Amino acid sequence: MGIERHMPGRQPRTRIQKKNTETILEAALDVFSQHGFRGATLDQIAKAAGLSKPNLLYYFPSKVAIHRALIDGLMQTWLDPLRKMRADGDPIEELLAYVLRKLDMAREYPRESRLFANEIVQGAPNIMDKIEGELKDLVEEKAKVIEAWIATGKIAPVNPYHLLFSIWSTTQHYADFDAQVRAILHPEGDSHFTDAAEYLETLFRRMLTP
Amino acid sequence: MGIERHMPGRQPRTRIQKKNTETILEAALDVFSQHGFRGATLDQIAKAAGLSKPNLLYYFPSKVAIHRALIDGLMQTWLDPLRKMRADGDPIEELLAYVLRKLDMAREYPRESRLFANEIVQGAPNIMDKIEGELKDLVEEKAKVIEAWIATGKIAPVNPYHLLFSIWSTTQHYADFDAQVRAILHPEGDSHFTDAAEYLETLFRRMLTP
DNA sequence: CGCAGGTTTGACCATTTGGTCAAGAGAACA
DNA sequence: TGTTCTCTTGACCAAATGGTCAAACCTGCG
Repeated sequence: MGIERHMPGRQPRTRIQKKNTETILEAALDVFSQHGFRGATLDQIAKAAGLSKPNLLYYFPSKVAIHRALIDGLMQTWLDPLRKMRADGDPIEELLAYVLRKLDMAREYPRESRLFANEIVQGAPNIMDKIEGELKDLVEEKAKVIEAWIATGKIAPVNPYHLLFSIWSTTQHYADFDAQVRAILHPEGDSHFTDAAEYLETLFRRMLTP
Repeated sequence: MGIERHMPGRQPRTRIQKKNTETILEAALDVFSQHGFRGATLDQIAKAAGLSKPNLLYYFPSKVAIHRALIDGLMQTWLDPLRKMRADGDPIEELLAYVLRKLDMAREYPRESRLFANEIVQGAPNIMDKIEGELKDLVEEKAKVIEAWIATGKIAPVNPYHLLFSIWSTTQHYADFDAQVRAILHPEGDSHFTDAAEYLETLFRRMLTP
């Protein structure tokens, strides 16, 4: 009984497997984040990874498998900044720290941000389960925390869901709409992130101060 | 000398041409906004328009021509809300009215918003000229207006560019990330836009009040 | 009606794309 | 050293895709 002929199992077993799966995911992040799922091709990814196309398909069974592996690996990292928001800290400082962490992620991991943006703009066909699962659960948990802070008068009353939406949108904007931001500001490197941090800190501090 | 064999000129001449070009652009808006340029296919657009593929190519010479025609027609509408911001009105009310107009557009024209979002997330390959032209000019003009308002003390001092970015991102979020917003709030129809309007009005009023 | 123009489409084409396969090249280990 | 398992790839395939073309079909108008 032949079962699966070759194709490594879910976890890389050898050094070469580990190195190559990493190389592939790195290249795939480049390509998927730039062109979206349908716009990306295996040839592009293979070329970016310096491997042959059949070799990609030795490590991953299909194009969508590569995409899924990427998203799975990233979702964890992506939700980290929100998870780190502690209910027992100072409310305003916790929220502002969250804003700045999110902005840092937009600067450090713009490809990851664009990967999600591409996916969600197109209706989230491949990650809706994760949005309705992990993300939604975390958001509801944190919305309760924010409501508790409001109840104690530590922050001004605001709709916690729309507060989170506005934090996401304003910070991710600098990654997702990078092309537009740069066309308008034509900054040197990432210099505009300093201004963005100052602006967003002011924006949300004024919003939240009771 | 045959010149162009058939293919209508830039402007529709007959009723049928007018009707069909409109049908095609409408269908193309559906498809491009959902899948991005590379992800959209002529077959999809043809099917959505109820026309045959060769018939599409009778009215438009190529896929990119359809896309370009769409973008050209939309850029005008897209910049309207910002154009309407009057330098001689009450600063805070002008800016808040702009925010609400932008939010209205996200509700009324989500496909248009996603069309631009798709394009810009992927590096704006087809519209960079317009961003660096019309959009940039308009933004610089309005940034000066905002700075003048700040100089007179009518609004709190803020970076006008980042203010505009935050208005764009927070409002367009409800169109571009609609799938995510709905997954988290699961609203009936557009009911969440009422909460969004209230939230954003509060957010920017607090930001701008001196 | 007749017919000159605009309109529509079936059949076709070259290229691209995701994916397969069998055979060969490398490692590893006894 | 030989053998077994891992890794790599050139050649190939079917489907999808953007686009062409000649022939047929309308339609308005004299």
